[in-house]
Amino acid sequence: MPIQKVTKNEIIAKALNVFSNKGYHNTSMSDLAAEVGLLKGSFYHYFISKEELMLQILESIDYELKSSVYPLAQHKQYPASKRMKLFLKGLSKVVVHKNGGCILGNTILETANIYPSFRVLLTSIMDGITQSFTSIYQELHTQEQAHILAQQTLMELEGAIMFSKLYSNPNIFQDFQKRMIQRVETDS
Amino acid sequence: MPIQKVTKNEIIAKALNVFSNKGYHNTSMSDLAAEVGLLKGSFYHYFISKEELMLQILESIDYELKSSVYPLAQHKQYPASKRMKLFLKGLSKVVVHKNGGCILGNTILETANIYPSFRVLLTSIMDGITQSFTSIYQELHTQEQAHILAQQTLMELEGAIMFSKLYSNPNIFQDFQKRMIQRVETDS
Amino acid sequence: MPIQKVTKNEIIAKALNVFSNKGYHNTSMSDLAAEVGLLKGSFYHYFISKEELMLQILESIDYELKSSVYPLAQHKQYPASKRMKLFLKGLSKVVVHKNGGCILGNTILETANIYPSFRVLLTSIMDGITQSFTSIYQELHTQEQAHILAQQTLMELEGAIMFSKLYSNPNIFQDFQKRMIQRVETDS
Amino acid sequence: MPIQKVTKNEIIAKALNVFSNKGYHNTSMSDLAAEVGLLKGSFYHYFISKEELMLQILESIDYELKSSVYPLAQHKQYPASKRMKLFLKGLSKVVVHKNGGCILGNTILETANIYPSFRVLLTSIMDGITQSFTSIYQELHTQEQAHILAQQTLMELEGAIMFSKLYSNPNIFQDFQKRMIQRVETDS
DNA sequence: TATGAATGAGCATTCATTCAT
DNA sequence: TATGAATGAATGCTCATTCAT
Repeated sequence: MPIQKVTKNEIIAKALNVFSNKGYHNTSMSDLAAEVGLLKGSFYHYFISKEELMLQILESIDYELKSSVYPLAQHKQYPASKRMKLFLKGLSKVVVHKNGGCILGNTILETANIYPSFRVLLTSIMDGITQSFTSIYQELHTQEQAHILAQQTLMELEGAIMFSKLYSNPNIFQDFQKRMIQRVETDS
Repeated sequence: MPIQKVTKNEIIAKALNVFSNKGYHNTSMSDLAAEVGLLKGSFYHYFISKEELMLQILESIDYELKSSVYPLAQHKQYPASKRMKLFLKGLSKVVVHKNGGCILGNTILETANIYPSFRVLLTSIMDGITQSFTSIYQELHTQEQAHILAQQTLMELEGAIMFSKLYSNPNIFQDFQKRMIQRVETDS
Repeated sequence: MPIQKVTKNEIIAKALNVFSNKGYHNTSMSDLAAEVGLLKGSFYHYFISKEELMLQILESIDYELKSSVYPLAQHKQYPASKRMKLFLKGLSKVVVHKNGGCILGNTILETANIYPSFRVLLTSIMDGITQSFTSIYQELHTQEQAHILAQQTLMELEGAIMFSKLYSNPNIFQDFQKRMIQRVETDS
Repeated sequence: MPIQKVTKNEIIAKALNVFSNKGYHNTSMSDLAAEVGLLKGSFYHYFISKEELMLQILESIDYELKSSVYPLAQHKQYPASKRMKLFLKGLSKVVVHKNGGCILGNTILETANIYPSFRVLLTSIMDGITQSFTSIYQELHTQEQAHILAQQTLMELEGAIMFSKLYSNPNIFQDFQKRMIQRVETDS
């Protein structure tokens, strides 16, 4: 009876990194297996396919955001700027990977038109993030204005990560974060 | 001259479409050849490799923008809002493809860390677009402010296209365009 | 253990035969896979590339010669002629293939200028064979003369195999062998 | 009416060089066309196939040897050593190419078992060279002995070229030549 | 669960060759 | 004669996946 070398969660965490760095199509099952120290064949005991693996990665991101990150935007006792700061930090931790960009943005551009199952999850996640931004902006704006600002913020966030990657300059994303925090400060 | 079935430019135009829809790694040379009505082997008569083809696509985009699109942002006799409108329209025509998103954003996320030659061209193109936005914003802002606004605009643009793709909703990108035009109207 | 159809050593043995008969460049991975009853793709489970396969073939020849053939030239209790006879027989068994010629000579002419890694091994093997001939000739000659004779012998051997192949006449190589044996007899 | 850019003989001379350096199978028609400054398609106006080209190269070598080289071995007024020297020099000029080895040996090992048409020509050429060596050795030996020595000489010659190539050391072949000349000097 | 052998389709690319111009 | 577009088979190699052990 062989020993269990890894857990599903470990695989998900490591695979997330590889996908972030190399992209979905450019990552092979061998790459993933090598990263977690398994042989290709063993990998299929945990995930029946590459598609299923990515799906579970997205699901784990969804879960992580719901349980640990969205709440950061809801602390009603904190001012909007503090909530924005905490939320952006939490969001980045789950979803942004150094040099590799945002797994959500990457996966949207590369696969949204190919795998409907991915799209369902990705829209749900993006909706959740937008909702969190909205609840922050609602401290200072009407519901409708807050929603529009939230959408713009998420768009600019994805754009900022893209530019960080292109110019190999993490400051671009950090400047964006500062700007968003200031926006809810100065507006107040 | 022998039976010329296609021209290099036709291939570039069609390949741009396929890459936009399927992504770089998920597009095979067979896909591309089929699109232009050639056999895989014949394709190499025009482009010595997939990488070289993408490079020439990016070069042709660079050329197209320089010759036909950047000038739209320079018409000093037009107000900023009109220049913004024309520029966004021209930019979209060259770089955005229905359902497939923006070839620049797609290619940045999928390949910028892999092909240095792509990155060089992509940064140069992104710099050019930023410069055009800057020159529009300069009508209403200082040089420094205009530059920051230009960067934000391009980031939000890429984000907007990403969301249009994710939600299969072209309105998202069109709303973004209206917002940008209004921004230079109302600010005035 | 899964359905093991072949061992690495079996592949090496069979690939050696195919390469000997068809040459390095004229042998395809499909040819090799077919010979061992595998599909092309399965072949790469054992050898990561054609080059690596040839390298391991040469390494296995090097090993075989060192462990089983060079010692035949060292039996100091035997006369030079007997050692020559045994050594030539052993050498032929490892390195000469009916109709296909000598894998060493074939590979030198076809690839020595292309694959530095091959050249390193081939020179090392050729040096080893020369050394063995030298030790035989030393029974009758000075060290220096023995070395020169050894080199000539190996040259003539490769030439003899070439002519056996050209004229489809194994006697040419056998005559050469007799001549070499006689040379160390009559000289005595 | 297009101009004739090259002559058949120029192609044969240049193709001989390429084949010598890269080998038959490792040389593509593109390589050959590039070498003579033609496009691949144009090449087929001169030679209907790669096989036919090699055949004509061998035929031209056969012709060259017959008209200019074999006679060097027949100068009955010269001593054997001088005839040997001249013959080896003439032979080398036609058949040996720096770093690339001997086109005859290369072609024998790589193709003799594949193209019967090559084999016919190659045996005929080898017979002619052997005959010339024989006529030199006949000055000092019986017809039968001379023939055997001639065969050995040609074998050792091919082996010497092979070793020159393997060790990237032209001296090996030059030493061989000196040895052959001395053999007919000192034996006298 | 872990292995690694095996699959077969697919990849980017190269080949010798053809042929209309 | 020279071109270069087109072919279609073949190349070395990688892929996601299967499965007996």
